Amino acid sequence: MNETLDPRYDPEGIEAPLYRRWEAAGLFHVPAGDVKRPYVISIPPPNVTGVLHMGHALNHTIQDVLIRWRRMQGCDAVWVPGMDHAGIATQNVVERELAKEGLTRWDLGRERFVERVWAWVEEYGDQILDQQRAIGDSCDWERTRFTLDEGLSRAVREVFVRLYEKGLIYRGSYIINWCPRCQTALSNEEVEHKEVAGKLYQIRYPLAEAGEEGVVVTTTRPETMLGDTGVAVHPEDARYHALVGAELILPLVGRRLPIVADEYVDPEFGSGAVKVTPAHDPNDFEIGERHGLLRVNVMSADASMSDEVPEAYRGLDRFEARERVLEDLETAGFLVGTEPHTHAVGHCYRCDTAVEPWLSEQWFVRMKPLAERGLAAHREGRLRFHPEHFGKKYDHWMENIRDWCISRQLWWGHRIPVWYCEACDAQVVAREDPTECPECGGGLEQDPDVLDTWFSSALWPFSTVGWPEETEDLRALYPTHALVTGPGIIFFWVARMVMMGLEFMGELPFRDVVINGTVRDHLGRRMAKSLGNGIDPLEVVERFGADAMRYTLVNATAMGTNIQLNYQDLESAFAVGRNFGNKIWNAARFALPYLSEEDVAESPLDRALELEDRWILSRFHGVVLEINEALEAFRLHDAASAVYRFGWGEFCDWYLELVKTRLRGDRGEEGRAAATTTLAHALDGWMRLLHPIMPFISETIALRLPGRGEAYTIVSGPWPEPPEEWSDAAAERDMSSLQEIVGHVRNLRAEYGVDPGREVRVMVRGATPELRSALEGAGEGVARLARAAFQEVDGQPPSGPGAHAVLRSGAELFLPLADLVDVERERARLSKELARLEKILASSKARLESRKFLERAPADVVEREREKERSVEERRRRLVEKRRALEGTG
RNA sequence: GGGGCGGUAGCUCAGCUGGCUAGAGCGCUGCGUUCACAUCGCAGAAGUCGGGGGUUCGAAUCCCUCCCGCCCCA
Repeated sequence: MNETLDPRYDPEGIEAPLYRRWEAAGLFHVPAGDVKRPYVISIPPPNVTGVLHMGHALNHTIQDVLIRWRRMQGCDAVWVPGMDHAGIATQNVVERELAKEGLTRWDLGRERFVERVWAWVEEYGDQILDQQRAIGDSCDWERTRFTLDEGLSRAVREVFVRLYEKGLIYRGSYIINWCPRCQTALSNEEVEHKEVAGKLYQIRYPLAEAGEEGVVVTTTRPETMLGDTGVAVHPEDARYHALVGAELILPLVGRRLPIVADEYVDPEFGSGAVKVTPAHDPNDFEIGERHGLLRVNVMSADASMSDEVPEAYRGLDRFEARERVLEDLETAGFLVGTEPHTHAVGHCYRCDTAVEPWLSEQWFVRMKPLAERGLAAHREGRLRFHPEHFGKKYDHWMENIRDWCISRQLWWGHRIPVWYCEACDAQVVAREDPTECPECGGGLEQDPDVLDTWFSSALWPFSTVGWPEETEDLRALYPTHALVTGPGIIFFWVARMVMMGLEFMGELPFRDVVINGTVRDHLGRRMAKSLGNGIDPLEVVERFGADAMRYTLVNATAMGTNIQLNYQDLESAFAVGRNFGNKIWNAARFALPYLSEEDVAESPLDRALELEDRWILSRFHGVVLEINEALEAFRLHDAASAVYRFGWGEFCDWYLELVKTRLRGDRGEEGRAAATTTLAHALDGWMRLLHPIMPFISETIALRLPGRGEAYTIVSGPWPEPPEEWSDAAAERDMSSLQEIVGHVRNLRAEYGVDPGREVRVMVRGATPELRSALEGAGEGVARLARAAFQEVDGQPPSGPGAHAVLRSGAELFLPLADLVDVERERARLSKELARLEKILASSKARLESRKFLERAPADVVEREREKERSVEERRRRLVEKRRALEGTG
């Protein structure tokens, strides 16, 4: 199929149909039985409520590049897609919908509410999968999973039961982070700390013994004083030695508070005395434990004041209560001081409400034993982060790991598989729902809570492929290879997958963790719905094509750094990718009509290759190595810029330009055939190298090479492996001399404003034999690119006014420009160039004159320095000569 | 308070384990459109590599320190 390409590059017209064809042909699916050389990536499952944003686009493009590259290399590449039920997030979305109808989840009741969420999921849940198709994700859709589907739910339950049986899951009353709006516990990771301008209040607690002044304590949350059950001081704080063991009276409440000595207290901070509220602060909880203090829970689930406080405050919202408490303390004379103070306040990561440290009964996972192996895996180099420094964050977190609160007071999620007997106090933890108490035969009631969403996410790499069943998929697809994700969920997700993988599979779930950058706007702000600064990937796809977006993203991000895109000017934000696509299209449009089936089938080495042919094949050989190396090291941006430089800077700018006339047969049939065969291979190779990053345009062009039909594809490879013979150092050296000549002539022409249409005469003196033969070989093309007629001269230097340049090899160029050259101007130009050379020469000479340099620097470095000095010195000498010659003509 | 990241051209960033005359894209300036591409071509201007100190024959790169941004955890 050798039809011509549309004159206009229209990504919208080619992308969607192509994707449908790929999917229909099953190119992204590998049956488990066929997996011989697996390369597996488990997608970070997007929230089922989600729509694709730029962060996904970046994250997915990186994964797709890796998957497509390995697939082309002949691996059985499987990218397992899916979605996360996203407990709190999804429940919130549906609750908001209900609110529009004036309803709450309580009005519906648990069962009907959960049905309602499922209905929502069924209606909107698949949206994001189609968006993934639009950006080209080559997922194995037949393996799509949802964290709440049957198989994954079984995995969740199995894990819970096993951990429980191993004593790694326990239930207890501890301080957890409570979101009063979502009315659920949160893990430490689900709390975002924000600096808030608050106040520091000093409150005097009088001693129980009458007549004494008492002790001043400091707090940012005065309402919690209602739950104080003690005051702590540092054991070595001389100011309070006498008071330890004495009792204070809690103002407004009247409770007697013991003064205890505890190392935790910082004697430098405030008065050195700390109020202790065991039910509302994790540190106070521990102090309370150590000293046997009471726990008084002064708040209800909605953060209003509970019945444990004096009547006047009951039912007040926590912030109202704060004001009332302050007023009352003031009136009673207990408030001694107030000062401004900024401190970090935890907020719910889903609804942004200030969380309350709250004492409640929750389920926890004991993390230390799990973390040890995860930590060892990284330290021993079996688990690697890219970029490496993210490993430090991982280590730090793992070393300081705390138990994980996994119960959530939500309705949407995996119900905790624990039942309580209504008759005796038995507690049943089971894989299958029990019907009666095994102890006494009494009725059972299941724990009302569900598990943290991240509990099921932690199992993702093996739960998606069948675990706990010993499936073929599980054997073929675990462990996965790379995990690609954002920096924000290393703790939420990555670390937990590592721990669970090691625990249940006995093997890491992946060896390489690739952390992608954060997409920000042009002002450096994170893209967020609330800021309205986001970019819709689908709009970008529609306007510039998925390929343009993918290229722009891959090119712009060194792993783990930020990527800035201007949402107000998509045109320029995606210009790199869009322009590149256009260039590729046009290059192919130009080249294809010259090619025949034979060109595609034959080896270029069997043709009578000319310099530029050998050069482009050699460059291709080089760029393949460069790209392989970059991709292996997850430096996708290096691969992107390499394929760009090769395609645009070498193939288009030089090769196509040089062979234009040969393609039309100006140098005979042999010359034409060598050019077309080389061209076919270079173009095909370029498209293959491009394919992982820009799959649509590369495939479109590749299948239009003669002899290939609609059924042809490069999706399955092969990935280029150019023969060693294509590498040709001599060709590269000679071409680079020619490029240098063209550069000089173009520069001089521009300097002197030579009419672009006018051909100039260029005299070359002192050419090396290599240069001479190169000029003979490719002279015609070079002459065309420089719009110059070359003429070799030797012996005496050319006379008359003109412009000069000296090449690195020492050869000289002279352009006689009698009517154009302004002697003063040429002299100034030469002087400027001379000054530049002098500077380089000076530093080079200084180095070479230093004995230490000669003694200590490696020989090759010294040799290179000598070579540089020689070359610069030679050019300087020639230019000085030229300048002197000008004196005569001025 | 603890941990981490970054400061290279007007902008966004490359530059790996120290060694070619520090690069790219965008932007800017000049010239150019019968000839694949103006979403283009050619040429050009532009950098005390945050400041200071040190190690070294040699530092954008390694060490120390200071300044300025940012992130995570308490």
